[in-house]
Amino acid sequence: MKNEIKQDESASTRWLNLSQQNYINQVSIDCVIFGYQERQLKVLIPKLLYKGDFWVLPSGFVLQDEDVDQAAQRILCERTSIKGIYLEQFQVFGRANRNSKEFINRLKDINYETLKESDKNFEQSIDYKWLTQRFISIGYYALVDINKVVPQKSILDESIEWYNIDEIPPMVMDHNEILEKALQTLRKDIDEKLNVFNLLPEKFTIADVQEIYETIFERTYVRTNFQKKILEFNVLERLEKKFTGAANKAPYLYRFKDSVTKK
Amino acid sequence: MKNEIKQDESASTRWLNLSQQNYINQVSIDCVIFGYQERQLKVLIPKLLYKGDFWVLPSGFVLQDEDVDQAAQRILCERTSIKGIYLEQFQVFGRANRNSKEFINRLKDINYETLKESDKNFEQSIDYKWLTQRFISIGYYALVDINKVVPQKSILDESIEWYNIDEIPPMVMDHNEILEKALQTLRKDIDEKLNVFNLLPEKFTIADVQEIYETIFERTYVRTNFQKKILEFNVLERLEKKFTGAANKAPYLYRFKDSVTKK
DNA sequence: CCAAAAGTGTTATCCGTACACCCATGC
DNA sequence: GCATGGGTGTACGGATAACACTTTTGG
Repeated sequence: MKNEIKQDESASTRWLNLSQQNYINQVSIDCVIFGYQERQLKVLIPKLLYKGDFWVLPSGFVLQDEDVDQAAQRILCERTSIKGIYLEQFQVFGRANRNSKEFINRLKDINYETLKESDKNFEQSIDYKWLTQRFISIGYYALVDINKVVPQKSILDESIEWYNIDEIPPMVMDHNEILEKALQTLRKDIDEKLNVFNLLPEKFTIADVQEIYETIFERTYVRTNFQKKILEFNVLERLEKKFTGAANKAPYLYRFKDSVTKK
Repeated sequence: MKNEIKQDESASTRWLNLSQQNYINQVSIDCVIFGYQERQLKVLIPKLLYKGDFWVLPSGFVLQDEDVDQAAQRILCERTSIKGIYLEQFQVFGRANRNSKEFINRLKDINYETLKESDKNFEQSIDYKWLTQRFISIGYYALVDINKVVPQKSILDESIEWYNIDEIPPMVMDHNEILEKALQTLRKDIDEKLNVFNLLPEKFTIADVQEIYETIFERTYVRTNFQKKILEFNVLERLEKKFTGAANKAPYLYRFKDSVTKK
């Protein structure tokens, strides 16, 4: 019931009570959610329902009785509708002048005419003050099987969509910088954390994995050597063959071994 | 003048006003300060002046108008008396039940008889409530030239000393875990960040570097190959020779090239 | 001249890359 | 059988490791 919003309430009204939630003050979580489809690395990015093209990373706050990792899981679940997502904390963004005041003011200016009378003094509200404080943001990146995700708009979103990594829209504040850092970290960690498999369905072929590597690193790999490299990690379990009906040898399907910890 | 404390004030009195400082709430910084001397990797750790052997990592909080990195620099400077220390943020520790209540209560119990009357109700004070909140801690590790450091006790410290990495005392809360994670990160990053030189004086020999590597990784390196590896990083500038009076060839001194960014 | 330690060069080994070859599949 | 793509084995080459050799220093 708590997500039920009366139709005549304007969007800014919906922010109300942020300050009354049991959140840790001045700490936020920003998530870079990576997915993969058709030779494209993608990021799940909502767009706010206000005029002015405001894209933001999926974000949220940390409840008092919640681990920071849990909070990230919750935020991810809210946006993707899947639980137990693979995620990695990668950096804290802690500039002193890191706040949303500029972005919120611009948003209000652009949308001024459409605001309810009661929202035109938004600056006076407790929520405005809460929201435009300086925030220390903890960056997480997540890897998901794009087919399992059912993107969920928040009540503030016009849309939430997958954007190709080379077609990321300009986002508010430092969110583009956060995304860039997430991508760098993903590239750096990929062989060590053995986490690419989280971008794939449970069963996949080595060719699938190679496609993802080639996409992420924007280079090609020699098929035969790539196969060996991946199998030598010793984290895959060979399953049945995958028959596609094509006139060629059927590749084996593999599954990430349960016995290997993903994190 | 702000560090001036009246002699008759008990230590717990000195915590007062923590809550009135302009700090970000529920966010702390914990620093693992690494130094090197005589084939030993060392960590600078204060011990509180209370009975009961309370060791803690050098910690502090973030001022409202201060970058998180700056706050870490400030905390480091307070304890080492050097500015511009090399440091890396390495992880956020954000468990929901991460607070100092247990440790503070134990400290109070053990020291109860020696407390001033006015401090015996410490639990009622604003500061107690502030300090024992759940804190999200941002972990930093620092590399310093141990000879440049003049360790500074805080007003709460009985001592602040360099402990060998294999003789680290049991610390409060999760501080030993934080240290362990810092060490792991240091080992992982060392060749990529080329930061090991921060543990040495400005001028050093390749043998000095090798000693540090052997200490950090607890293994030996073949001298001739190690020399090549380090020089092939192309970040060192060869200076004059270092004559020690010993009856052997004098090694060259090197300096980290200014042109190479350390971070 | 010798011992000790630094610096350089040479050989051996390992590992990543390239590629040849064989296998399975459906027409 | 043949075209296509998957799986395995082998040969090459660059990088790293091991080690031999030379140089410097002061007694």
